[in-house]
Amino acid sequence: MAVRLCDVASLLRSGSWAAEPWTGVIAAMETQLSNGPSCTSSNGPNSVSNTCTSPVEMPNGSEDSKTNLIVNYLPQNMTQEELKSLFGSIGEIESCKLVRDKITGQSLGYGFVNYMEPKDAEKAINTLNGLRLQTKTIKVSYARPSSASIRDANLYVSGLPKTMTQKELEQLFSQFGRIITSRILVDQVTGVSRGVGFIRFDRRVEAEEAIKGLNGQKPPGATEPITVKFANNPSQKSSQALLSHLYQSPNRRYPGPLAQQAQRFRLDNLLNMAYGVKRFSPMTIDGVTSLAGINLPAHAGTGWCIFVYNLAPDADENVLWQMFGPFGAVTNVKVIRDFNTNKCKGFGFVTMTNYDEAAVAIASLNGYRLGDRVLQVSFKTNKTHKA
DNA sequence: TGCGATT
Repeated sequence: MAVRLCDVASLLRSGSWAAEPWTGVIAAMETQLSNGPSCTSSNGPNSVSNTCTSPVEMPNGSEDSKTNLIVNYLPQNMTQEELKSLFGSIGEIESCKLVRDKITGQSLGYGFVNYMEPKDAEKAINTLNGLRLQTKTIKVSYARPSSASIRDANLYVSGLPKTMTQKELEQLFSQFGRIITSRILVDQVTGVSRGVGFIRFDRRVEAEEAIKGLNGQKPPGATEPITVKFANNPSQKSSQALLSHLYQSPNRRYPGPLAQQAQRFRLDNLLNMAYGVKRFSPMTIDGVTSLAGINLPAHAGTGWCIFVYNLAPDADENVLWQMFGPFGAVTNVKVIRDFNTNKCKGFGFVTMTNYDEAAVAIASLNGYRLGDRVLQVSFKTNKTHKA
């Protein structure tokens, strides 16, 4: 590698980061750091899930640490050694920890750095906060002391007006306490709000008050009420994602009538390519767009979204992969579950890349008997109203 | 007859 982080350290010590030398060093660091596993996350912070509290235990009744820092928005591929190397450039470090997912070992994008001297911690904030590493802008701030009262203070908010900004979201929630972080999720392609976000309060009691005060309420000017509840534990999500990837392995396909129908479709596609004749296309794109305003299929640029109704309460993602996978490229499946019981609410979604494959899957699977239930399968519509 | 979204 061209530039090592310890080289950066000496540069930082010599104070030569003003103007050009600094940007050169950072550019070199970005090159070096991007040599690791690919990081596909979009620009901006990717992790505010610092549900773990500082590993530095504070004595009872003591005030906040002046030496312990939390570092957020670290690049996915940054190691603990690189973190220590970067922050060691400021002064002597007592301890350093990069927080990783317990199951997958993946970096959660944040860590803790505890200095020997308070002045070095202060210097690290002044020097390294806002530093750009790859696509991330790291945040360096004092860590809150480890305590039970700040755990589980993270809220998941849905049903937000698409026009609501992060600032407006914070204004809405700030009446209930001190907000540590906030975020509104946006569509990766369009950048438009997905109407979903997160609010982390300083203390759990503040989060509880916000749920009482805002869940089911309409924000000023909004036409629909919002849902406010405690966010899921992020480590559960990573293991679920891991399992989903396992289900995508090629040998998941099983022989049977559906697979045969799917094979036939693939053969037809090959013949289409070979002879330039479209032999098997139940609907055309034009046929669909002519229905605009009545039942426009949901196509977000990433694929065609399919609505699957009448799933059993114990249905899981695996069954959707198995049913739809044989018809072509499936990029995502989702079983919608009740938050409290974790049982399927009777429906789910499947995203398929290609329109023709999605159309055949729908034609083949609509009315399909799964166990003692008859499935209803169609393109997802844009229904948003509540029953 | 029911259309989500969990950093």
